[in-house]
Amino acid sequence: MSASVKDVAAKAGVSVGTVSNVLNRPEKVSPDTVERVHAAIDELGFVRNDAARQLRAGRSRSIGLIVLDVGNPFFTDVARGAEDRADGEGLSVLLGNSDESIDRERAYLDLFEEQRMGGVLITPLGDDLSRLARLRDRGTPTVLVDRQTDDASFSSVAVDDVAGGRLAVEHLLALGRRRIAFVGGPSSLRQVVDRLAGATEAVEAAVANGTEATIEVVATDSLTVLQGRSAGEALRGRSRGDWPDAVFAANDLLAMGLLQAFSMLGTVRVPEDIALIGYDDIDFASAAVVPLSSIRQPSALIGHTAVELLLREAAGDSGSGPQQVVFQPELVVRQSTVGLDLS
Amino acid sequence: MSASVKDVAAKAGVSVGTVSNVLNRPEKVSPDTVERVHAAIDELGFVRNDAARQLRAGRSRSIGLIVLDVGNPFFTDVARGAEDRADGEGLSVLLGNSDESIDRERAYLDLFEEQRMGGVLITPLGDDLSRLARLRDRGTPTVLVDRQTDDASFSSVAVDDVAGGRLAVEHLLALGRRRIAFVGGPSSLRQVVDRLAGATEAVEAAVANGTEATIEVVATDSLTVLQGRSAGEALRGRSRGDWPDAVFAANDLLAMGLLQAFSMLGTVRVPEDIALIGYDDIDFASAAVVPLSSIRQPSALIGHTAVELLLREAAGDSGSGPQQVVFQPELVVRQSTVGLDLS
DNA sequence: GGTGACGGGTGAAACGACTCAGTGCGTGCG
DNA sequence: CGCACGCACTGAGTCGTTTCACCCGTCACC
Repeated sequence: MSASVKDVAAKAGVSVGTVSNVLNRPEKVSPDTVERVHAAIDELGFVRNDAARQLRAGRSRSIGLIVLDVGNPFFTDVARGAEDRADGEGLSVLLGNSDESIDRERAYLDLFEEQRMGGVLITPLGDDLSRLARLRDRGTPTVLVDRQTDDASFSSVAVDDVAGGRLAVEHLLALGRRRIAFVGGPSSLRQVVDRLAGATEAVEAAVANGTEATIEVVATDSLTVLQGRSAGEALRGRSRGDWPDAVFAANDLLAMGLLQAFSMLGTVRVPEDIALIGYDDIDFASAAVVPLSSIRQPSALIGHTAVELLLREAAGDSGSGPQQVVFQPELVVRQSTVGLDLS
Repeated sequence: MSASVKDVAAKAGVSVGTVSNVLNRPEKVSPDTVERVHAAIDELGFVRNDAARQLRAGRSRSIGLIVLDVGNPFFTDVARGAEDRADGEGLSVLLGNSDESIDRERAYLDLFEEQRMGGVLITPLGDDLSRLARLRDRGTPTVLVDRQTDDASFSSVAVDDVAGGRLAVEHLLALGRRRIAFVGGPSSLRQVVDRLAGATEAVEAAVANGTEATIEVVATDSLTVLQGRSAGEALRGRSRGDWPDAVFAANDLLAMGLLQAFSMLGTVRVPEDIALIGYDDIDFASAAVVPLSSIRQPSALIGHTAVELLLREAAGDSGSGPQQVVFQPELVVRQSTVGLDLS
């Protein structure tokens, strides 16, 4: 079908080795040979076959990134950060979407391992990292993204989600809110569990200080706008006395959905009836019906750092071993918790 | 480093051909041989080397999707649609982000061609399709996504953007708005040009019917929230008499940015001062400060259909040749144009 | 004039999976 | 008994690129 180095070599009247040199180390070849070869390449429409190249090299020059949800701007920001860093290294980033499904995650991991990817960045589902450990041990550098782990054998870059949860709920408590609802799920996501843990800590600390405060959990199946809307409708449907006075959503997508449900019939006023805070501080948060308070994570920096760690891991041997980087989240206050007081 | 079929064959006491058969046509191998081979595979941690496989096969079992902006929910919806359809065929979709940059688009095209991808779906930049024609002619099935073309040699799936633009502006005119601003750019994007063309048509038709109406263009560098905000600030900064009474944004991201700028200081009321309509009807549109009127495109269906056309093209020979599918857009009316009258 | 270095080039081997023409071997049929 | 047939399996050849040991002429130097 398509031309190979051999065809190019024949047409240019040189050997295949020389063609390869022209492609990879042109400075080792005399200028006019280079030119002849390039002419042959153009004429034949030759395109390097990456499969053969990789087969020989043993590894691919791409790195795979598996995220929980491509529809979530937080992850696309992470991806962009990763791309930026990888570009500088001549690496390509290929994006896979696990969609919070273990099966899809596994499918992508298998694909990436079969492709002998130069490395894998992943926001893993669940707590079982044994597959990833195997992948890593078989020689594919692996970095955990947006996920802390006590397993020090992994490189990881994450944000302190417990601190983030605490930050959110302390803010709500400081505003005088006492009946907090945490909306999020599934509990197989570490992010959800940690943010809830932080939230609970904050409530318990308040109680220990004599403040009457409670937290309830409203579970969702995933972290999407749609699930947020359902949860919001459920809350709205309660008798008014059973409403919480503040909601902490596990991410901004949920929060946006909650906001849609709350504002749709005008029954629930935000923040007067219920204060609302999300997590991630995606671009859309500030443009919401009621601009959304949120916990900001340095998303692009996370992607950037993940590639950094990956490169370090790939370089291998040189000292340090796996590293865990943890960033601190930041509270962003907008109208969904404090109303118009600020502006 | 890692085990190959040869190692597996040795350990299981069979030939490499048999191992290959176990992997690809297990029904042709006796049950206990299958079992012995599987045992060997597990023991050695053997993982198929996709590069070798592809080299032999000549083509990859992945298809590449190049979009203008992964941060735009419209495109992630398209991607999801494509994945769903591809899954059923045992194909993987790998996502590349051109970020409206010709260079990045070219880099991904080169990468995908070197990988001998099973096919490429692309939302191309600019008007020069010659590179794509070459790619296609060299044997990589190629489908244009979200892009109409008069070049009937390409398969494509698109939405009638001219009709969409007309729809949007006819809606604004019907509401009594007369001084329309179109916000969008760059003009290298066909989507932008077509939507503007439709908008202009609608205005001209109105004028021909004796209605005094004008349209001005506010150019942006890209279709992002940030650019929308800048454009919004520019409009807001004008003396009040120079405000348009309606804005048609080339997509929802821009519209969200405009909305942020308009509502930030409360100077511009939407829709009282300026009615605002976007394009794409992304999930966030309905949760905006003022729920956003928009032009809906069947995003997942677009992705789905694109893969469908790709498969047809790959099957080749069988009759029909390239196909152009065009969907019709749909007007979605919300408060950003009509205010609270509806609810 | 022999030696060595060097620039420019050669071509066979290797990477790992898949394919396909063969090879035994047992069975059934005439 | 001879033959054809099917089944299970074999193993060399192939895909396209890179690498590496080797070759050849030229030039500088002692």
